[in-house]
Amino acid sequence: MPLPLKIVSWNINSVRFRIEIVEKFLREMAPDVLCLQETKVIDQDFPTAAFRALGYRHIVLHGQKMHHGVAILSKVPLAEDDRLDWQANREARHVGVRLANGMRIENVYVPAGGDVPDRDANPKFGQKLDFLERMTRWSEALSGPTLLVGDLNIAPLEADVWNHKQLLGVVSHTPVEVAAMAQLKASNSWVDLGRHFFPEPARLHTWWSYRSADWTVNDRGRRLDHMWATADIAATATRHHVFEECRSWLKPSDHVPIMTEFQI
Amino acid sequence: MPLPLKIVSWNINSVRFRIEIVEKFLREMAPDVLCLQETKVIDQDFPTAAFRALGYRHIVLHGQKMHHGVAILSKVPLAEDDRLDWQANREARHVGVRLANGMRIENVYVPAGGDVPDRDANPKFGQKLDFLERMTRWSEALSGPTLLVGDLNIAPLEADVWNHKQLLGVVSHTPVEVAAMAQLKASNSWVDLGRHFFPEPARLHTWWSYRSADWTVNDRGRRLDHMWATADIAATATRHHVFEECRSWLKPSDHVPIMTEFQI
DNA sequence: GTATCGAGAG
DNA sequence: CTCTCGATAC
Repeated sequence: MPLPLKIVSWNINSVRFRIEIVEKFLREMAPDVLCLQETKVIDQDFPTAAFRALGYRHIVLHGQKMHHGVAILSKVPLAEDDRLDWQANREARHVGVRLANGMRIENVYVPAGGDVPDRDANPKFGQKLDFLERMTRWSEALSGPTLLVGDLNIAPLEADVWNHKQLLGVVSHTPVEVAAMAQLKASNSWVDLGRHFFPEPARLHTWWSYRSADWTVNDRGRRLDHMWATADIAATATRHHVFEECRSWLKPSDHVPIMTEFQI
Repeated sequence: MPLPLKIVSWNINSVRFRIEIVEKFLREMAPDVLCLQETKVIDQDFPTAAFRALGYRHIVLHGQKMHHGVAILSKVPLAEDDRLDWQANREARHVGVRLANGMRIENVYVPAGGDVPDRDANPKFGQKLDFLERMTRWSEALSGPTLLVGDLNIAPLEADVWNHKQLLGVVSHTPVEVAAMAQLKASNSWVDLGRHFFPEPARLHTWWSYRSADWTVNDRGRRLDHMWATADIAATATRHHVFEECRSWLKPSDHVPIMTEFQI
């Protein structure tokens, strides 16, 4: 039986500023593939040497200046990389690759959506919903074994947030966003791997705001990061883990890495 | 015989950003009085606690937002502090105190003067010369034992710069600045303590630009920081030292501390 | 609270 | 190159 394939997704909130904790994580967990979001760096400044030194020699970048930016770093060969721009606004929010076994990995950073959950009052909220709609059209047309990972910036279920009632009006947990995410999910044979392994009412969080002094005290987390697999791939998933401890590391990201293992 | 009185001057280039190396220096050299320039902090945000913890309980501040700012921190009592504003422009460039033994310490940060050594083309150069002229009027009227310290932003002698000829047209070593400094020096019984202990042609530098990768390679230093004593005080000076090694510390200032010991 | 950038100064 | 700040975003 071959070793499991370990795939990680992590919104790193500046890969340059946090390169030390990325290295620490890779040394300890040694995933085969690492998908990053919010790298906040143009491709020519991406710290590829640090990753190569740890064995991640297959690197596909889609960065831009200042904001957003995604990347896939792999110990195993990558092919057929692409960078989609669903909203044709040149924001670097997607990078996709194909592994040698035929499985595709689609790494996405969905817009945060601003503060006010109102399409009209807040254009960023409108952009977020539009992004999800365009992603849904794309998802409908997808075929083949696919793993969709990333910061989707929506916590759909009650147990995905620290307080469902209190967050119903807060961007990331509003009914209109949850509905948009449900449409995306229904547009293919997607299996939510987090909830596949840890069904409700299990608490499952991947993000804790920087704005509370000690994130552990009130534990006001949300599950904004996800891994969805098409049914064929989901059938090979053997394990899923959320690395909450990374939120306590020195100079942490506000998101923690999540990992799924596949026996392929 | 009493212990010598050790007085240090250091352009720290942000006392908050460099608090660790200041603490390291104070722990190692334990001067009685520390005069800082370019503290870059308003008085209410000055990290006084760090200094008090090291025994510097007598603190006189003259800070402002963003730029400039001077301070005197002392283990021995300070009295009669004042903050002069020679150019009446509210720039925090002077703080003075009197020690119990009657000696005054005047801590000054002279304007850098911009890039172009031309009064007309570059107002900052004019401001620098004006500052020196006003300081000269003040110095003429001074009486009593006085130590004048600080970043005077002029390297007057050939051996005060790494290349005299090459710097004749560079602000800090131009003839007009050197002449203005000479007038200031002649306006009282000032003794240049650095050159008193290390006469020309000894190399004596206190500043190395951040803009060369390794300051030690070409050693392109300048002596911008000075200690001048009135004749009575100069007669009690026993030792003078430039701490070049501090330029190699982690997160260094571009200036290094200088120290004089007095047997009073 | 924690990032990035660009301006301004040195 | 190395700081501070203010704007912007999350």
